[in-house]
Amino acid sequence: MGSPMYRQIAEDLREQIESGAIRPGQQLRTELELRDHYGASRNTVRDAIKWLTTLGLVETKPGQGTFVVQKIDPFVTTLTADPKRPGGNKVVAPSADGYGEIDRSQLAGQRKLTVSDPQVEIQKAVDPIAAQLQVAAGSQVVSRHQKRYIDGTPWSLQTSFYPMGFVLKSADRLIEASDIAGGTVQYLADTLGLRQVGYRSRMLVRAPDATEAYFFNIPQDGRVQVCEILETGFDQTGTPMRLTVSIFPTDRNQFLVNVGDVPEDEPEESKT
Amino acid sequence: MGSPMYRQIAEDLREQIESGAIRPGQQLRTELELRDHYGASRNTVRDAIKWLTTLGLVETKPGQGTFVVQKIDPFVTTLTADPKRPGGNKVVAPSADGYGEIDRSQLAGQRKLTVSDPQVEIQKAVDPIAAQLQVAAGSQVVSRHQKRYIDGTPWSLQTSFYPMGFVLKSADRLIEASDIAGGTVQYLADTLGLRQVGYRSRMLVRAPDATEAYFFNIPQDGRVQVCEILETGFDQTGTPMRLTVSIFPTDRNQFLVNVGDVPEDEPEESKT
DNA sequence: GGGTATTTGTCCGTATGTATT
DNA sequence: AAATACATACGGACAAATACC
Repeated sequence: MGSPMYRQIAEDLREQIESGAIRPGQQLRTELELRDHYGASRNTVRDAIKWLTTLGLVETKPGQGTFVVQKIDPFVTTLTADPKRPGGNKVVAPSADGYGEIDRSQLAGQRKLTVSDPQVEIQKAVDPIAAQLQVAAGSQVVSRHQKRYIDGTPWSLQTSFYPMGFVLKSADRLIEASDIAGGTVQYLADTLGLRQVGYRSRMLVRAPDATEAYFFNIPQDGRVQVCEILETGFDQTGTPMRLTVSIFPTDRNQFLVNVGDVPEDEPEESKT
Repeated sequence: MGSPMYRQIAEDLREQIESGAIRPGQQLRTELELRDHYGASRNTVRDAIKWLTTLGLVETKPGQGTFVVQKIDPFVTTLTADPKRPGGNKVVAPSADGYGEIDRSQLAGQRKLTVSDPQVEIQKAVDPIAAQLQVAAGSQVVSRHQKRYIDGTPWSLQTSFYPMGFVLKSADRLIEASDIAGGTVQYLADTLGLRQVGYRSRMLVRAPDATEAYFFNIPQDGRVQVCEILETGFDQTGTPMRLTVSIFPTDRNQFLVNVGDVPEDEPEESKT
């Protein structure tokens, strides 16, 4: 084998994990035991474990040991909800600021979604936000930021941006740091006559920043990335009326896109 | 500071990178120079670089040095194409097996998409595939596998699965290892009267396996993950007629989802 | 092509710190 | 308090890849 020793050790451990010889949640032998077992140095064993860590197969806990990762039962978000967003959505986040509908069958199980009170700020629109909202760079926008949890687990960070002009008209509840019953989209329709007739989401995957890693309790070793979704809502004139930026850690989230006529969702298990 | 030294070094380098003091593509000082500069050991400097590597900020090249990563101009795929998929799609992959339409404005630039001839196999449906196609586990299915490139860069791996029964009827071109003009969806409509009236995509992000890492030329350090999309197509009776599994490396791909009425796409730059 | 210098990759041994039990 | 296990940091040696002459 031309491959270095730490890779061979990692490969051996990987086969044990994927064959089920070491079960999820189970502890691996300690670094010193592995060092003796493979006849390598402790540093080399650590290189092997580090390799498996980046592959997302194991995690290390100081003072405890190295464990095979437990896959989190993924939460599934449907990105193609009704754009007109009637208040009567079957099951939806209590204050989803306009973001994708929550999958029914997940909540039919006993998962409980909680949302923090929005943190409202008035900011100057920086480049990507101004471009998406089609307002002048540097002009003022309202940002409403929320933390969302499921069963107490941090699930997503969400920030919605609205042009400050909405507030100067009659939509002054946008700058209140409290939930808007029925959702802001409905509120803007009621107060300003802005109907959201559609939206476009752009998805990308990147490494989390420090804030995100802290909130989601993501191990700082970079094996878990985040999915960033920029959702721009358009009113009946085709003008952007809303930009929602959502961050989802990829270790606990999946997404659905429905196009055309599809049968009812049934996301049993498809761990791939 | 309670933070370890290698993190402090990494933080110092990170600020230099994100402030633009070290430009994308530019080479960092060598490990030995950094060791002298920070008064640390070479291994500690290497830990700092390794940390930046997992953050996706730098990449190391043996024999050459450490470089600030160049972001790849992302290719944007629209996941919500017309489900009826008429042959007259404005711009579409020459043999897109039914996968999402290709964004126009990208090809309007001079990016050129090429697709390998399909690699056709007859397999027994394993669990997740059988479940999605709603066929008995262990029954035979046709798989058509393709490699897709843009401007010569590996862009996605795509495998479509069809029930073997389609071939036993008149759709025998499914098992030919050559392109089907107009796409297989259109072909199935012509031969079997199966109209695809909709599809559902499930997206998830995971670490690449060895095959994927090799094909996409992903650095083996695990900082680049892949997006896996399972797209199930349904015919006019609501029965699954197709399962397409697509793999996209996340360092060069973004995705669009359009819902309702949205204006024309204009994915200028939004590097986030 | 060959040889050499440079640079990162691998591997070792050791010591000490920190978190957990 | 003590033991255990992983985290950090050092220094050294050699290998492998690349660039340059």
